[in-house]
Parts: sequence; structure tokens; C-alpha cells
Amino acid sequence: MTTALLWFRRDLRLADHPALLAARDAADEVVPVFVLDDVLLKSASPVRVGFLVQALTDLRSRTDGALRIVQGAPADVIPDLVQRSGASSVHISSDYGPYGSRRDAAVKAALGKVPLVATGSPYGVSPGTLLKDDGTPYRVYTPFLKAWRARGVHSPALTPRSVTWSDGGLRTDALPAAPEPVIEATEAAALARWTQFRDTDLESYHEIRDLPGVDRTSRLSPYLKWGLLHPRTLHADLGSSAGAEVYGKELVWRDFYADVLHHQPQTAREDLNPLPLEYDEPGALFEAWKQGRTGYPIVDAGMRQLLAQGWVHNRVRMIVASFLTKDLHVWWPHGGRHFMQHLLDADLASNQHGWQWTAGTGTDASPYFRVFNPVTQGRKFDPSGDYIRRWVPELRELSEKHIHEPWTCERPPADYPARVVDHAAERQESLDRYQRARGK
DNA sequence: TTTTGAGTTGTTCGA
DNA sequence: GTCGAACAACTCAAA
Repeated sequence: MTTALLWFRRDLRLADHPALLAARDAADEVVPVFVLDDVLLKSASPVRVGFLVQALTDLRSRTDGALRIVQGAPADVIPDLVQRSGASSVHISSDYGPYGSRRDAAVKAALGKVPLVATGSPYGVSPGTLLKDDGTPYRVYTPFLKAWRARGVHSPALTPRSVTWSDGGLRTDALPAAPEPVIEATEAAALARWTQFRDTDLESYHEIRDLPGVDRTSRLSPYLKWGLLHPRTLHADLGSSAGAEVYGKELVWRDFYADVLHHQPQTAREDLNPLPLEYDEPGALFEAWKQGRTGYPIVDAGMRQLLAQGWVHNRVRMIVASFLTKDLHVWWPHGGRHFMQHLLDADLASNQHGWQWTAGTGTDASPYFRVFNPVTQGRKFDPSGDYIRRWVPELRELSEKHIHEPWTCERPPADYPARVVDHAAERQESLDRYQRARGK
């Protein structure tokens, strides 16, 4: 009897899972394991831990209770489990993040003669695959997309009819206590969410995706982050509408940012294209932003949604990010860290590079003049004010006319904060700082 | 090596 | 109210 270990990380599913197929083909029985890594857990908010716990509980029942959940450092835990179970190989999906790739290198070294076999990755096209003709990586999205399409995404992997799961005689630790997740964290729920989105909203995605009050985006990002779904599954099932075209491109952004971060891991903490901009230290204004008390309704709605749900509509993410960087002049990593802490879908590559896009120091052409006006954005993308009413109860009674600018009311709601800064003045300040940075 | 065209998501102002 | 132009200069990708 031969045994293979299948070490789950960001691939918490059984369908379309190449590493699972590799493990099954490598041995008679498969021992599924998950390592509760302190390094990753300590930075996760309770809502995010809740999502992970439910996903693991589901995976455990679907592996006939075999899934072993073990606390500790992977470089200690995995070799120990291999020894105790007598496994002859360990199977993983590649992780291309800065921490994940270092961790896997350490585990590989610690395993010695037992191979750590990487099959597949969480991306449609794995980081490092696409290079320009001169052999260097892409730094601009559109050419990357072109190359991505020319290569084409693989078809989904078959789901194995049966796998002989085994617990390998190993112990399992208790899952951490965590609240019920706000969205159901099971593979079945992920697939159901996809088919529902595909059948009802995908076709018009390009028209309604920017409207946070309508809120008909796919909401698949937490599933993609943890790998309850693989983007390959979605690409294969998109069909050919205008909405599907735009949605597919959004999925490729995820691959692009992972590729950029893979080649330049330092951009998890630093600007890809540094500019000598003057920044303000985060203080009381930063706190107001985090609490959703800036006095700008759409900004506050977004920041409150983040705290309540661990999820924010994409359009609103850009608005609040622009506000922090361009109106409050705070360096993006401060905001990035807050997002990473609270977002259910917290993906290092997409998050850090999304922020850098807003800050004008990332892969974008960084047009200095792109400063979002929170009032204009609110009127344009939440014209009725419904999104604001949902998240800012103090403003519920305000009309469409006033809800984006409560300070224009005859008697502004007393319990809603006054504007912490004047947007027009801070916009000019941002442009001035940009000008000075260019001059240096 | 040089050249050319293009670069996710905006705002304001004035005609 | 609508619409086009201006807001800079630079880097990237590919021919």
C-alpha cells in the first residue's frame, strides 16, 4: 500500500484540481492535510477565519473525514506527517506569493528525498509563464492580455470519480473558533453562485458592474482566493456575450497582478514605480477613514461595508482608495494593510497592485490627474443613493439631491460627521505634490 | 537601435 | 445639459 500526501492551501476544492489527480495517480491512497500556519492566521480578521473554517469543515466531510488539520510551521509539520504516515510524495498546487514560495522552498528542503510535487496553480496562466519576446516579464496589462489569449487557458481538469482517502493514522487539531461566515464557504455554494451569476447577470455585466447599489457583480472573489473555484472552470464556461468578454478580462487581471508580484516580490511592500511623493503620516484622518466617518457618504458607506461584510464593491474600493491616497495623502500600504486585514477575498497581488494603480505608482501609466471626486463618483455610480442608505443609516432619510452632499441640506443630519477635508483643496494639493515629485 | 503608438476604471472647463 | 479638449511627461511593447 502506497500513500501520497495532498497538502491543501489555496485550493480548497475537489473539482478541477490537477494536484489531486497527481496525488491519486501517484499512490494507492491519498492523505489530505491542511496546516494551520500561525504566520497566516495572525493577520486574518475573524470574518476571514470564519470563511476558512467553514471551507475546511466542508472539505473534511467531503474527504470522508480524512482531512487532517494540523497547527504549526509547515517546514516542521509536513515532514513530520510524511514520516508518520509513510507517504512517498507530497502534492501541492504551486503558490507564487512571496511568503508562499519561500515557505514551499523550506518545506522542499526539509523533506529531503521525499518529493514535493507541484501541479497547477490558482491561476488561469501561472505566473512566470508569459514573457515578452526579449525574455522579460510584462509590465502593462493590455499586451499581457494579448499574450494570455494567444496562449489560451487549459481546459478544466477532470474531477476524479473516486479517491481512496485516508487519515494516515494522523492526529488532527481543532479548528479555531470563528463566527459563521457571511457567505457560505463550500465548494457547492461556490459553484451554485457561479451558475446563478452566469445565468442571470453575466450577459449584462459590462453595463451594471459599476453600480454598487445594484450590486450584481459575481461576488466570487472569496472563492477564487481560497480556491473553492478555479478561474479555469469559469473561463471554460463563460460563453460569448459582451458581459462575458469583460468578465473574462477581469479574471485575467488577477493572473496579471500575480505575474507582476511573482517577478517583483518586493512590490508587496513597495511601489513598482517609486515616486518621491510627499506623504502625510496616518493619524486621526486615517482613523476616520477606517471607521467610515470622513463625512463623504460614498467613502463612508464603502468603509463601513468593509468592516461589516469583509467585502466591498469594486467601484467603491477605488473610490475609498483614491480618497485615502489623494485626499488624505496617506501612502497606499497603510490602506492596503487595512484591506488585507478585513477583506474576505484578500489576495496580496490583486490588493497591493490595485492600490498602486490608484496611487499612480504601479503598472498603470499613472496619469497624475486621475483623482476621484467622491461626490461625482457617487452621483454617477450610485445615482439613487441606495448603496449609501444601506450602509450609512444617518443618511437614510436624505433625498437623491442631497444624499451625496449632506452638507448642502438646510439642516444636515446631526449624527453624521462633517467633512474631514475639503475635496477641491486636497485635489489641488495632490496635483501640487505630484508636480513637485516630478520636478525632483 | 530607433521609432511609433498606446497606456482599465477621471475631472474640469468652456464652448 | 452636452461634448470635446486639456490636464505632462514617461515608459512600455513591438515593429
